[in-house]
Parts: sequence; C-alpha cells; structure tokens
Amino acid sequence: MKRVTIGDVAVHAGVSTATVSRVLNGGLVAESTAAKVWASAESLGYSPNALTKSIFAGRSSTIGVIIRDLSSPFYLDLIRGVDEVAAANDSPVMLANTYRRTDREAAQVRAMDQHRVRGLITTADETADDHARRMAENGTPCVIVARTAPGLHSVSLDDVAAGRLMAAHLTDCGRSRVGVVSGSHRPTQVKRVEGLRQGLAESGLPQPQEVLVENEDEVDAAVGSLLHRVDAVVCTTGRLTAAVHAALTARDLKMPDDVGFLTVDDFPWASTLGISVVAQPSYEMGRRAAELVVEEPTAPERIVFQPSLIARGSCG
Amino acid sequence: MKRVTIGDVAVHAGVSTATVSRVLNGGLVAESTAAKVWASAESLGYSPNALTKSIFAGRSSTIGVIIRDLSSPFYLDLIRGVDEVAAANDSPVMLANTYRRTDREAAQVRAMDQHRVRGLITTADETADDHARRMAENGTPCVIVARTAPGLHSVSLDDVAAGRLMAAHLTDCGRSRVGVVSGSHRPTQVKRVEGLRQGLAESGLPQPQEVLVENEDEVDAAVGSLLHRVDAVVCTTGRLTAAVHAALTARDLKMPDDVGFLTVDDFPWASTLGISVVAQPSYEMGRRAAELVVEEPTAPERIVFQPSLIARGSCG
DNA sequence: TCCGTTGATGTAACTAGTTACATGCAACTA
DNA sequence: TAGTTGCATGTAACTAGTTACATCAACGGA
Repeated sequence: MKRVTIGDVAVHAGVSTATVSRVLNGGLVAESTAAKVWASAESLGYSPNALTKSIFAGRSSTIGVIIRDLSSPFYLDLIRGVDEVAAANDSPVMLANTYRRTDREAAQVRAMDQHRVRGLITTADETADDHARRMAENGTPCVIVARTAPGLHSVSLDDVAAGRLMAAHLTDCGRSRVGVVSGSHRPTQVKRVEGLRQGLAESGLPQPQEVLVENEDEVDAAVGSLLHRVDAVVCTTGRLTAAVHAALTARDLKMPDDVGFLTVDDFPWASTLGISVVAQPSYEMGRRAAELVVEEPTAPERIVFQPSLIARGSCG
Repeated sequence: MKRVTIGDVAVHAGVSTATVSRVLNGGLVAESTAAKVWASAESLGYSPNALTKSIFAGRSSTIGVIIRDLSSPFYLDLIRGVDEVAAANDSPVMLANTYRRTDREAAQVRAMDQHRVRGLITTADETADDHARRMAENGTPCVIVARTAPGLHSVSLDDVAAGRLMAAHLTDCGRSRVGVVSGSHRPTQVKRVEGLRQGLAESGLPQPQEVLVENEDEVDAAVGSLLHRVDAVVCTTGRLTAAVHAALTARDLKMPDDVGFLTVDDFPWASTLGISVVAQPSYEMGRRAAELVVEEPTAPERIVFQPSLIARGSCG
C-alpha cells in the first residue's frame, strides 16, 4: 500500500535522491549509475509523484476547463480542440462541467486556482471574472470563451456577424416575416439578435418577432406564439435547436415548404435532417484558447472568429 | 507574481503557520485569533495550494476519467453521472480523451497514476490493465467501463442481453432476414452479436448476415453488401448509427417500410428521427462507477447493467 | 502556595520531490 | 609532484503545506 518514493529508489540503487532525480530528469550522471537507477526504479515499480513536482514548479501542468454544458456540440468540439493542443504539450486537462448552474461557477474557478492549473479556459459568466482576473495577476493565463472580458484573454465569435449572416440567408431565400427564439440575456444571444435586426433592416425587411426562452419546456409554447405571424423561425442558440425543431414538426410543418428554419451551431444529425445552420469554428476556437494558455501572452488578447453559413435547404 | 503562502498569512496575522492551518481546517483556535487569520487571508487574497495538501494526504482528491470518444452520447452521459457523484464529493474530474487511439491509453493511465488521482474510471482496453492493476494494488480504485477485467472493478452492460433484446424486437416486428453491422472485435461488439444470434435461433429464425466495419467510411459499402439479402439492418455500436442511417437514406429506403433499422445507445435526435434503440443506462453507469471510486470496496466488484428497448417504429 | 488541568499556540519534523552548493576524485598540465 | 580542471555525486536547503509534541499561561482545588 505504501507508495514507492524517490528515496526508496535511491536506497535500492545505492545512490542519493539527488542522483535519482537527475537520472529521471536528464541531468549530468554517469551512464553506469543511470542504468542502475533505471533498473531500481523499474523493479520497484516507481511512479514519480506529479503533484510534488508541481509544487516545486509553483504550478501544475494541468489545463483547467470549465464548461457550461458538455452536451452541446459546440462545447464538445471546443474541448476537442483544447484537448489536441493540451496533449501536444503534455498537459492533462481538468474538466469541470457546470451544467448551466451559474452559481457553481465561481467555486469551480476557485478550485482550479487552488489546483494551481497552468491556465484556465472558461465559459463562466461575469460573476467569476474577478477571481479569474486575480488568477491572471498571479500568472495563470485565463481565457474566456464565447464573450470578451476586460483584462482577460478571450476567444469568441463575431455574434453580430452571425446574426447578419442569418438575415442575409433568410433574405436570399425570400423569407420576410422572421421569428426569433433566443436563449437568454447573455451577450452572445443579444448580439446575434442585434445582427439579425441590422441585416433585416438593411434589406428593407420588417424587424423580427422575438421570444426569449429560458428553458427547453417553454419552447413549444413560444414557437406556437410566433407561428401565425412568421414564414421563418430562427434559433440563436444551439442548445434549443432540438426543441424548436420538435415544436415545428409537432405542428406538422414541413421545412422549408411550410416554414423556414435556421439555427446556430452545426451538429452531427443536421445534414441528415437538412437543417441549415450558422456554424462557429468551434474546434479551431478550442485550439486557439489552449494555445493562449500555452503561449502566455503578456497583454490580454481578444480573438474573434467569423461564423459561416451551412445551407442545407431548411430555409428554401 | 509570487504566490501568497500560508507563511505570508501567518506573518501578516502575527501567528505561526500551524495556527493558520488550524484556522483554515477547523482546529482548536481562539475565536479572536481565527478572526485575525481570516482577515489576513482575505486581505492578502490567499488561495491554499491544493497540490501541497494532496502530497501530504498521499493522494489527490481528483477523480481521473479516460474516455475513448467524447463525441459518443453514451460516454457523454456516463461522464454526466461521474460528474454528479464527483461534485457531491468535492472531487474535481480530470478527463482524458483518447480519441480511439488505443496506443495512447497506457500513457494516459500512467499520467493519471502520477497525478495520484483518487480513483480511475477508464474505457481503455486490455493493454492498459496491467498498469491499472498496479494502481489498484497501491490503493487507487480503478473502474473499467464497458467490459470486465480480472482483479479490477467494472461497470458494464449485459451485452448478450442487449443482443437478445434486439432479436426479440425484430421477431416481434416480423423481421426474419437480419443484417448486422458491428464495429470491432472488442468484447462488447462480439457479445452483442452473440446475443442476437442466440435470440434469433431461439425464435427459429435464420442466423444474421454480419459485416464488421472498422471505420465510418467503410459503412456505406458494407450496408450495400447486406441490403439485397435482408429486411432489417441492426447496428451494434452507437458510433456508427449515423453512418448506417445515412447509408440507408442515401438509397432512398424508408424505415420501417423498406427496411427495419435498430441500433444501440439512445441519442438526442433519435426520437425526432423515429429510430428504435437498445439503450444503456449510461448516466446510472457513470454514477455507479464514480461511487465505486468513492467507496473503495476492497474486493473487485463487477456491476452489470441491463439494457432496455426504446421502440420508436423504425422496425415496424 | 503549590500542583494539576486545560486551552491556545509555537516548534520542528514530516510529505516527495528539486536544486544550489560543496566535495571527492581522477586526469591533465606545469 | 603540485596545482588545476572537470565530471560525478552527496549534503542540505528549499517548495507549501500538516501535525505530533512541547510549551506556557490561566485557573481551580487542596
């Protein structure tokens, strides 16, 4: 049960712990000594304690990631990007899922700080920014995803452009009476709707009808309240795509013939279902976020990605 | 840049580090002293180093999870279960995604060991078992997911039962010529096909045609080779569901009229698409796996879950 | 007044490593 | 042969905490 320590290896090989440490980390050691040490380590089944290494280094090699919702394809792809870069840098990833419980986020950030993560990538909202900034002051690069934050790195989408892209596509498809289902008061949502408004206005089309929905089970009623006035339904959050889609099909509305449908964030079944989306380069965004952690730029960087339209016919 | 340590707090409060430690961890301290210490800690922005705590405890509070494929709904739900239990026990989760690169798995297990995780939950295959067993001997509970392993805890599905469940449903729907697409030689896959064979045999139906597919891009051809001989296609891995479904729709085959379709692992869009599945209680499995880590049973436990059928009409 | 008890706090050893510095020894030079 | 150089290695201090044990003052009872 007792763990094998560097001291045990040292005794077994008949050298000091300093020598063992040097062998393991590639210091200046005679070849014959190194061989003895490796043999001892092997035969004792020695596994160096990464925690101890970290405390000496003042910081662990782990990258912390706090995600609001792992079940979202956007975040999933984002993590894939983070993972890729982390793996290339021999950094394990510590993942915390808040399941949209905003009140847990500050605690998660604090936990990551206490674990002395090498850097933090988070989708937490403003409440946790103070703590993140304190971490940044202590030399832990913190990257905010999906929004910008003063004094912190950020990787986000040009949400206004996303909204305009939606407007442009709807215009192209000849839709004129647009209904929007948006997910919350978060800046992402607000800006996407804003972009949509701008785009429609510039095309000389009427402003969209908007419903704001907190929860998935409110979606059906919300969509119902829109339908008699619109010829296209837009959803500004990937999280509600399924619910909005279900609300439309439940009313036996065919897309694009009976109603146009456009949403954000690409997902695996979208092509099968023929759903058009405005997609974020989520994988790339994850990579970039992790790169910021690894590169530790001194000044806060704001990286903004451009959305792209994937037309699949659900708008006509 | 230099981190505030317990020593800094001690000096600021005019006490010893031992007293600060006692205040923070609830030892015997005078109320007036405690107040002073809290005030100092607060004003210096002290954040205790979790790594140092762990090294003294001999082990960290983190639970390690190694997952083959985060994009699979099964694993995603599993993690949700793990997360839930971990959060309830104040354990952060360290997640490693191997992206089906089996050769990386042993290294991941080793990394988790070096980080002295409190316990390990892994979907790695047999190659990494030796190392996991060594960890278990050192007192780190290791839980293997989706298969059993001698000397280790495991949480798995009764895969034979899953196969039989499929056979039963196909029989009920009047299908008699079954084609199977299975994903690999992994025990899970083999047992599911075995169960399917048993079930069909017991119903007096002919044995299924089987194709084994490693990669998603082989699916279309594989399905094509089955189609002229079968009236139902079964897929034994959730990973290939989309590809098999696409291969069928690409041939303009309607389910269930032209061909029956049955797969494993429930997923968000399955109900919209009307796809019947044999589901695993993935969330529960994740919870149970994490509970094994927390409870540290002395003898290896094998927990087997039962699958359930969710009929949505894709078989008739 | 003396002794024993109790509560609050400090001292120092401990966790498992790393690393600056000191030392020892052999080979080479003068 | 003495002095210098250089490599290999050990000693001990360091990382940031925890905790067993020692200390000490205040108090109560004899």
